[in-house]
Amino acid sequence: MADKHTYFDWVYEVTKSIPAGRVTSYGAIADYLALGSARMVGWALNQAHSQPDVPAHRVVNHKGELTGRNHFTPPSRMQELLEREGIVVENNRIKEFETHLWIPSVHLADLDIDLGAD
DNA sequence: ATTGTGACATACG
DNA sequence: CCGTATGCCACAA
Repeated sequence: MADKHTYFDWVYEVTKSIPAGRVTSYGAIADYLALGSARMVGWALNQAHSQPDVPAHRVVNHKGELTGRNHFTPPSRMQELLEREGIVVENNRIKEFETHLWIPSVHLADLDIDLGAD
């Protein structure tokens, strides 16, 4: 990573760390980074199209709604990917959201993520 | 330096 | 749960 790490990169790293079959919220990522705010995370993911390794479909808002699906191609792609992971989506909302919720600041606490370790 | 923008979160009623 | 209001802050022009 010779490139300068911007806020986007941090969000990408955390998002890529989300296990399959799990989802997280923008606020959870923002809380883990302890930087910016949830809006910054969503804004960063908006540019995640440049990063094919970033499973942005696993990031939803705190209501469990697939708010970013409109940025996928096609929009239904986001729900399709989630269901492929075994997540049930109903009315653009994740069923048992809190059950599938994966909080980096908790589950990733012991992980040796390379945030700045590069 | 200033302004506009945004895939959100929280508080309150 | 719903609607409204306000805070949030990195980045591009």
